[in-house]
Amino acid sequence: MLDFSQLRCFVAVAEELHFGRAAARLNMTQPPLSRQIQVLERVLDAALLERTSRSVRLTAAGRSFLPEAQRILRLAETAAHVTRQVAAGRAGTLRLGFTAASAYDFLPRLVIGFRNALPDVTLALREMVSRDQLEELLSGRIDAALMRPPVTHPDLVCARALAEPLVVAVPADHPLARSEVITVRHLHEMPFIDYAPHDARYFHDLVQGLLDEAGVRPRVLQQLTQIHSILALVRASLGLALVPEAAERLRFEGVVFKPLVTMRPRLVELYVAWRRDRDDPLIGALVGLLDGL
Amino acid sequence: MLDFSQLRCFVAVAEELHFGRAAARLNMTQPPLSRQIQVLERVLDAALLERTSRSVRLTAAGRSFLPEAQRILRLAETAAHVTRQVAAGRAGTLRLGFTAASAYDFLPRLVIGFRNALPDVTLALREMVSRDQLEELLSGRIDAALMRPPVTHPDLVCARALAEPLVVAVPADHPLARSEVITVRHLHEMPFIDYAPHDARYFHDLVQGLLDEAGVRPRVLQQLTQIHSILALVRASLGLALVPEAAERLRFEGVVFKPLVTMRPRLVELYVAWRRDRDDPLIGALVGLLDGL
DNA sequence: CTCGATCGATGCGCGTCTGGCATCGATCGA
DNA sequence: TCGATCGATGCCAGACGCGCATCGATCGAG
Repeated sequence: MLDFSQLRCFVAVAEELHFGRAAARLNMTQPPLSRQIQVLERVLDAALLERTSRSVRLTAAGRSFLPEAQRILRLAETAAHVTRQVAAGRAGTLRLGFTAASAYDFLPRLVIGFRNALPDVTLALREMVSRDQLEELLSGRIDAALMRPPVTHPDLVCARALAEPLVVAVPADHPLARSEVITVRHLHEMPFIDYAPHDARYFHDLVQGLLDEAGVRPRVLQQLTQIHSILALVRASLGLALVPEAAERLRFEGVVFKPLVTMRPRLVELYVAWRRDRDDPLIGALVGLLDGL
Repeated sequence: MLDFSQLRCFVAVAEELHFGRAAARLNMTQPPLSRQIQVLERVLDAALLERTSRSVRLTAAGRSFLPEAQRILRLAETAAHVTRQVAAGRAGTLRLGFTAASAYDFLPRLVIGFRNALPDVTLALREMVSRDQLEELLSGRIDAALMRPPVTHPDLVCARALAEPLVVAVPADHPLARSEVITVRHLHEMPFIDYAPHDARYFHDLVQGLLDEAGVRPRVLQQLTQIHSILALVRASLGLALVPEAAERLRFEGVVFKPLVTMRPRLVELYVAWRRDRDDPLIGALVGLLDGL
């Protein structure tokens, strides 16, 4: 069987065309080098070098083998280097799932921070609802997920990535658009765009709990999943809505955002979750990066 | 430093995800296999496999290294195979120089024969005059040359590749075009297209010797280098010419070829020449192939 | 809860292999 | 003709890799 040390020996001799100099380059003496070449020639069943006591020349087989040997050595070198980098968390690919709403503000900051900290790491991003992210995490098709709480699966671990207040989205021509702040009570019997109880369950429950606590009952005209769809209806003056603060970054013309005053403030939370048994160093890097954002 | 046996061990374990089965596949026992993996992990400074007594799984570094290891092993395998083939003269590249006239009939037959006998060998063909071939042979830019005699350089060896008679090229409307054969004496004081004494020296000297021997003096209208140029002038009824038999293959309309009767028949010879110190097995194959053509 | 089976890790001893030293044989130039 | 150069080879010591026996952890059966 072939052997890397034989390849290194051959390349050295083929480049130097001199056993003594090649041996010096390889930090060894000439006799074992001669033997390594002989072994390689036996393994390949081919004379690679034509040597007299005055000269060393490549044979046709040697000329054909030299670039291959150099290529193999170079590949091994870089593969080793890349693997070291991956193990140290400085290279590789992190497949990251995320919910649509996290892309408004948090995800871009995360991507920029990641690229600055770990320029050789590829982030493979996939938008999914939290329920799908759970499944993809467990099956190993993504390495980490930005999802809404609760993250309760026993095989998963999570860390809070973000917590932001809810704000009120108001049509620009609405009377409340001139208020500094809006209280929950203002929403009572107001036209209201709510979240779908199934497909946007986290937001739905959050908003519902907040309204129930205050005994407030807005007039729910629509139940939607996507925040940008909700804002589109707000802009059309169909009603008010409660959205995470990051939605302001969408810069929706005709919609203004007002702080919401509640008895007990609710925070919209986003968690990064990953499989407990995955020890990818990039996950550690990801979590470590969250503090700086 | 990396080692092929470590790569083979790692690939086996990574594919089996079981040390015992991998060891069986590698025809070894499990303990040294475990150690080889440990050494590889130390060399790469990376944990490649996460192992408990119940399961073996790849780490992120292992996942990134596995395809590289497989690729390196595959490359080594094919490089070894190709080199064996080259050494056996069944693969590789033969850079062959040839004179223009040999391309009329001999070279195509040679190429076809070569391809049939050695389908994995590439023939790199370059047309050159004999003088240039000599230079390229000595400098190693071609491996063999089809050239005109004499091949006298001490560093070169040669073998006769072809010997063919000279024939007379006659315009179709010429009185001699109806003869069965033509003797040298017929050429006396005839309009005649000759070879250039410098650029087509071999043909010039051959024809001159033949004419001198018979004391024949044709009326030389032109001296040219290329046989197809000479035939073009013959077609234009400017005169007769002596050309190698293979020139009939050019199928020049308006030119007929007649056997030439001489006292001492001259043969147009073509030699294959190569450097004495080159032991490329393809040269042997080339020379061996000449007999069958 | 215990016991046995499974599986990777480790201690140990032996055989082989590799590397270094000394030397040989061939070649070439002074 | 002699000495210098250079690759090949004989020989020996140290290291390395392999296999055997065994350990320790884990999990499932009873």
